[in-house]
Amino acid sequence: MYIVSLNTDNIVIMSNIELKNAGLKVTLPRVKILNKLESAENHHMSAEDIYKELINDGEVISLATVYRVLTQFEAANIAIRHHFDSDNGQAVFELNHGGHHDHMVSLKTGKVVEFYDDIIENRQKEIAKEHNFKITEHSLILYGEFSEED
Amino acid sequence: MYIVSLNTDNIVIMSNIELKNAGLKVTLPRVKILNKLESAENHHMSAEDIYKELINDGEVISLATVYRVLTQFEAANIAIRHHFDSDNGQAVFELNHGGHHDHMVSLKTGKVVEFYDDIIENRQKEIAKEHNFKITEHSLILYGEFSEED
DNA sequence: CTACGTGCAAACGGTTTGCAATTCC
DNA sequence: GGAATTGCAAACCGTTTGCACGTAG
Repeated sequence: MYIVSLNTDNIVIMSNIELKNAGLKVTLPRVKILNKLESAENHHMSAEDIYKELINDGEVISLATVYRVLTQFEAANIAIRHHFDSDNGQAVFELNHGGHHDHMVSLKTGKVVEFYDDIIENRQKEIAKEHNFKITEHSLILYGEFSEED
Repeated sequence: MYIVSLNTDNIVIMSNIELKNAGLKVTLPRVKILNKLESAENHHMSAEDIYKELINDGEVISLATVYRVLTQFEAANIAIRHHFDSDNGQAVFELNHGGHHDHMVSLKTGKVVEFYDDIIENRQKEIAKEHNFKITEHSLILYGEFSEED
């Protein structure tokens, strides 16, 4: 599934096949960003999150590149962009693992939990039909807090 | 319900009691903006929508004031701010008539239809409970198009 | 070798804000 | 009259982009 190699700087490079399938050259910045998204603890990071972590790791990269790469990932269906009201207007990105899901977002910690519910999905379709509405996409976000949080 | 008067410029001034209840002085700009929101055909307008219509009506107002007033309305629960992905990043505002509802947004025309569904609301609560999550608010938006549209 | 990708800094677009002038009560 | 409000222009902040340089294949 992954092509793993080690460059002279001891940076682990995992070039996902999806990168090539998307017609994107396997460049260091793209690989670094993909790695960050793959290893993100709650699976959702803003461009700045990724940029700061990479800089912190000692990597050399520019914020503009992070934005450009994320936009390319989105266009290639490798990543999904969300606009959670709780993040200061910043978009957050997650890897697209295929299955649709909705989100629960903690207003306290920013923690994100994904969920999927057939009953809700079906009701959405029924309601749309009642209004002669064809759904292209939809966004359901629950904002609040988890009881185990600080 | 409304206090209606007529100023020398023949502008109908409806100062909603909510304005006073919110501790907001009943000023001309606030009344004009409230009127626009009340008369909006699809109940959802961006700050710029409101500004342009007022200028078109021959009113004198600044965009900064529209933004400030809308933010005050939001804080006073007179209006609700939404971020529909379809609007070019612009926030849209609607009057808060009390009852919660979700939205169907046309990607073609920007038309907005409101709906409310008990089944969905209940499932959201159940799912939240399963995750020990306390919902503060939530946002459900269906994007697509209405069949009767151009 | 050459098309594609990146870094930098400047531009962009929606929104906010400091300040002086104005308005409401 | 005095506090609250407005207009203007500049600041802000996340994101995008033009251009010269760098790099993958």
